Amino acid sequence: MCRACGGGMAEGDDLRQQRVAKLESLRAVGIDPYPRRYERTHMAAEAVGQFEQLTGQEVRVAGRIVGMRILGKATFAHLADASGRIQIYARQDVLGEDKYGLFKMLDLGDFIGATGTMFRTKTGEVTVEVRDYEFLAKSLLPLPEKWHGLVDVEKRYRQRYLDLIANPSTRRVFEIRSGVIDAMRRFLRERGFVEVETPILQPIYGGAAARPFETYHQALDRTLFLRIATELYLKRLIVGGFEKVFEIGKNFRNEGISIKHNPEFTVMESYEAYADYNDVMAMVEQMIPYIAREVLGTEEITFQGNTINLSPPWRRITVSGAILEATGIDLREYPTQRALYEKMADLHMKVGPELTRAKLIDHILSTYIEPELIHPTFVMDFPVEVSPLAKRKPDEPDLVERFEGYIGGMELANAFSELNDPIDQRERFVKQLEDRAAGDDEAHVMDEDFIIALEHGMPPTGGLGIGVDRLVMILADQYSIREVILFPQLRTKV
RNA sequence: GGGCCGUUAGCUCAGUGGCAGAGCACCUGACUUUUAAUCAGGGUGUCGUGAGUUCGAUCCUCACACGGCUCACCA
Repeated sequence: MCRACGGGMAEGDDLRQQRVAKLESLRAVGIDPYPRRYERTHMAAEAVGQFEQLTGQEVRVAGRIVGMRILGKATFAHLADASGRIQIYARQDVLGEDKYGLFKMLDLGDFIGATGTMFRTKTGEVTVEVRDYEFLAKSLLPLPEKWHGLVDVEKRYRQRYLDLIANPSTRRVFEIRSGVIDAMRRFLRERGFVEVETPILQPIYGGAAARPFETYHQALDRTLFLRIATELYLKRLIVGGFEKVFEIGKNFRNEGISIKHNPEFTVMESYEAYADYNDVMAMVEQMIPYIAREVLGTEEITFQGNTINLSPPWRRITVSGAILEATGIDLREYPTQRALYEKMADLHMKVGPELTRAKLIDHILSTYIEPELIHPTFVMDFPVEVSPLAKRKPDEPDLVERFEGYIGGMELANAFSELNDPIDQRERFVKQLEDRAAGDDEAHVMDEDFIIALEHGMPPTGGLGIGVDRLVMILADQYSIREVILFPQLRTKV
C-alpha cells in the first residue's frame, strides 16, 4: 500500500501506467526524458515583466507544465517556475508534425524547456511562441486538482511538495520563515552578536523544564540527550569571554504535539554580558518590529483577525499586577500555598491542592492572562521557584528578574537577568532535584560542570530565548505551528 | 494519554441497509489565439483496516490505524 515508493497496486496506478507508456515511447524515438541541464535566458516572471523590451525576441524558459489547452494543430500551455508562470504556444506548422505530436503528449507535471519569441495573444496574455522545446523531466504521478488545490491536511504535511505545488500561499509562508530568520540574524550581527553552535547531543540536558529525548552513543557506551535548550552552553561562552553570542537552532522536547507545539522546534537564544533583563526587553521590542519591517514592510500586522502594532514601547506588566487585574487576586494577601489554593478554589478555578504556590500562579497566568495578551506585552517578575536560572530581584528575593514576551496570546520570548552566583545556582539545582524526587519529571537536573564554569566567574548577563516557529506564526498569520514547519511531526504510517 | 469529529475515484466532495455518484483530472475523437478552452463519447473504486449483526454492510456495532479539534503539559 506504499504509493510513493512505487510498489504494487499504487494509487493512480492506471494514470501512472499511462505515463510510463509515454515515457517508454519517448525513449523509443531516442529522446532522453531526464536530460542533464537546460540553459534559460529568463525566469517566467522576468520574461513577462520585460515584455516591452523582449517583444519579438527569442527567450529560453523552463518549468513545470501546469495547464494545457490543446486546440488541434495548436496548443497553449502554462509553464511554472520559481518566479511564476508564463504561457507558451506551440503550433504544428512551426514545430513539424513529429515534434508537435510529442508536445501534445505532454502531461501536467512534466518539465520542459522552451525556446521561442515573445508575443501577445489577442486576449492580451504575454506568451512565448515555441520554436523548439526539450523534455527536461517526465512526471509519472498526477498533480492535485487545479481548482480546489490540495486541501487534505494529512497529505499536505506528509507530501509537502504537493502542497507547495498546489497552494502558492504555502510557499509564501516558508518564504516569510526564511526572511524572519535572515532578518533576525542580521539584527543581531549588526549589534555585534557572534553566532555560535553548541552541542545538540548532550551528556546532561538543561536550560529548561522539559522531558528530553534520549539516545545512545555506541563507541562511548553512554546515554546522550537531545538538547532541550542551548542556554547552559551559551553561558559557558560568556564565562569564556564572548560578550555577545547567539545561536539559532532546534530544541527537542519529549512532549505532546499540539497546535502550538512540535517535538522539535527552532529557538534563537542570545546572551549579552553587562546587560540585565531591562536591556533585553529593549532589544526585543526593537528586534521584532525590525523583523516585521524587513520581511513584511510594516510594523502593523494582522494575526487571526486582530490588528497588532509591533512598534515599541510594548506594554509592561508584572505577574502580580496582571493577576490582580485579571482575577482580583492580590497575591500579597495570599502569601502561602494553602491560602492561595483556597482562594482559587473559592473562585472555582480547577487546580489540585498538591500544586506548589508557584505552579498555582503559573496556572492563573496561562489560563486567565496569556490568552488575552494579543498586543505585544512583557510579563515581568516571576516566582523564583519556577525560574532556577534567573537572578533574584534585589528588593524581593522571592521573585526573579525575568520576563516573558507575548503576542497573539502566545509566549514568544523568555528572558532574564542570568543567575551568575554559583552558590545560589547550586542551591537552586538542589531544590530542583527535590522537586524531581517529589515527582516533577520536568524539573532541572544538576549540572556540576556548568556550576564549575560559573565558579570561574560570569559577568552580569542578560539572556533571551525566542520561539522562532511561533514568531513566524505571528508574522505569517498562521493558526497552527504545523503550518510554519515544512515537515511537522506526524505519527508514522505503517 | 482522555473526549469529540472525520476517513468514499488521482484531487475536491455528495450519498444510500439492496447494481457506487458529481466536478476537475484521465482516456478516445473533433478543433491553428486558448485562459477552469469548447464539443461528442468513456467511470477508472479494497467506500481507511479487521471482526460482528444481517438474506444482504460503504451505511448499523466493536476493535484498530491515520488525521483534525479539544483537555492536560510546555516554547
